[in-house]
Amino acid sequence: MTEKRVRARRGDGALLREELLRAAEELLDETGTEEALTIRAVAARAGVSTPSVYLHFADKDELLEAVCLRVWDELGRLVADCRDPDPFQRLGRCGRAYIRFALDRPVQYRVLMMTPSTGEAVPPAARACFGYMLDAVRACVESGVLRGEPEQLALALWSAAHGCAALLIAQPSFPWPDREVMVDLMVRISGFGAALGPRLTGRPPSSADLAAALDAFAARLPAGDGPAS
Amino acid sequence: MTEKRVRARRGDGALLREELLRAAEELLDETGTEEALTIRAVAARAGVSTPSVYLHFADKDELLEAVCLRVWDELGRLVADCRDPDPFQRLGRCGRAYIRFALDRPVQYRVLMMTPSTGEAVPPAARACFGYMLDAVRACVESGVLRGEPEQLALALWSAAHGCAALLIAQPSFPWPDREVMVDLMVRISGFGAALGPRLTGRPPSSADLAAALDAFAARLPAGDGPAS
DNA sequence: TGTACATCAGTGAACGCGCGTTCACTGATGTAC
DNA sequence: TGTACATCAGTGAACGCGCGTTCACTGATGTAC
Repeated sequence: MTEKRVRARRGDGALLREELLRAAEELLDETGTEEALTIRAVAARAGVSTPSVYLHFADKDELLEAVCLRVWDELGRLVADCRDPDPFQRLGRCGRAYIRFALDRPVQYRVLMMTPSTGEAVPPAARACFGYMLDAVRACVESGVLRGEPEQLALALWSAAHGCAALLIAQPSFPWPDREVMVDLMVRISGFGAALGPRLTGRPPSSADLAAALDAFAARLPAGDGPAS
Repeated sequence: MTEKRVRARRGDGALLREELLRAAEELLDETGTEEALTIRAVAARAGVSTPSVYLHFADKDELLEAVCLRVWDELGRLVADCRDPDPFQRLGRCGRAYIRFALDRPVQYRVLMMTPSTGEAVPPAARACFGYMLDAVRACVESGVLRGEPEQLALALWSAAHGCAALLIAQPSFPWPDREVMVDLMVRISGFGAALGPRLTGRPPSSADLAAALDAFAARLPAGDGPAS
């Protein structure tokens, strides 16, 4: 309905598939809700009649899956591209990149993560994305800064990042501080928590003892040289 | 459609309201998805004709809001009831109770947190629930075990708990460890992270230095006396 | 070079469905006299 | 104690809507001869 599309040339039928996916993402961005993602709306947005969608997607679920796959891909690439000579800093970068991505693409992120998964199995792109996070965690475990089962640590850190993003997206009217302040706080807390928590298994000291010990620790901690970001 | 309801007595019309809300919650539990929450289904479940719903709720949104309010109330009560002589232990109890509640009532929790809020303002029951968490955090800050802005800390800790619950609910096919293991790990990480993270502002040491310092810290930490739960 | 034809990209119109919502109604019941 | 009536709880049938999906079709285009 927006633009009149020119019919693809004889063998270029697959072009429409890409245009439909692009139209779907635009719709998500513009309407701000996945409810706007109807087959009719996507077709209209791509300048094509409704039944044309069925030339490339068996049904609505398949279209939705394809949209998700693209977002997973992008997110995975983003996480994989986080680099830093120090493994713990790299982990922090991953966390920040993850949360920022979610906040920049709230609707897509919601479709990805807050929708009951259509299929039962984790899509390969999602598995790949988790794999990149796991890599960053494993490097930290190998360097000694993190302790414990890498898979469990990765899931916990993912949970923390996800929770921050998801809550900011779904409950915007809570008394949030500045977005970057929150991202930073969340990354610090979960990072240092993952470093400290598993070292203390089975020994819960009292609040007073813990406070005193932590103060002493913080006072004696050697100063680092790298930037915080 | 399930049971034939007997018509309420002359002045007891409001009884139906409660029965409708109960029917709605049952529907969520049984179908496992909020899509099943149609006005028709709720009415049928309560053994009443569809238009009867409009005797007590102006429209579907109002019904949904009422359902959410009940869940918020229950969650708030649960968090408020977490007690422990040690403030840090109490905070841990809150976190565990929160996550367990979400996992025990996944559909209700999803409706609450993963749905774009209908109204713009935070419902009072949600505000109250946040208030209880804030209380627990404030007690920790006052005791010295946590450092920083209580509101921000509470939001971060809430994010962590929410993330763990939300991810477990929405992505059940990930390689999760046992549920209680995950809950415990998450509470430990976010708790100790909230205690340590804000004490280290602006001084990021290298992974190697951090690992060594943490090992020394863990070795010298006085043993506690209370149970871990 | 011309032409018949198979193929491919895409269409118009319609289907049945479940939904939220409305409207005029019904029949039991408490109350006033 | 009897009865007329206002009120209240609840109903049956229908509305229009947007949706996913299907079906028979159209018309351009590359290809074979």
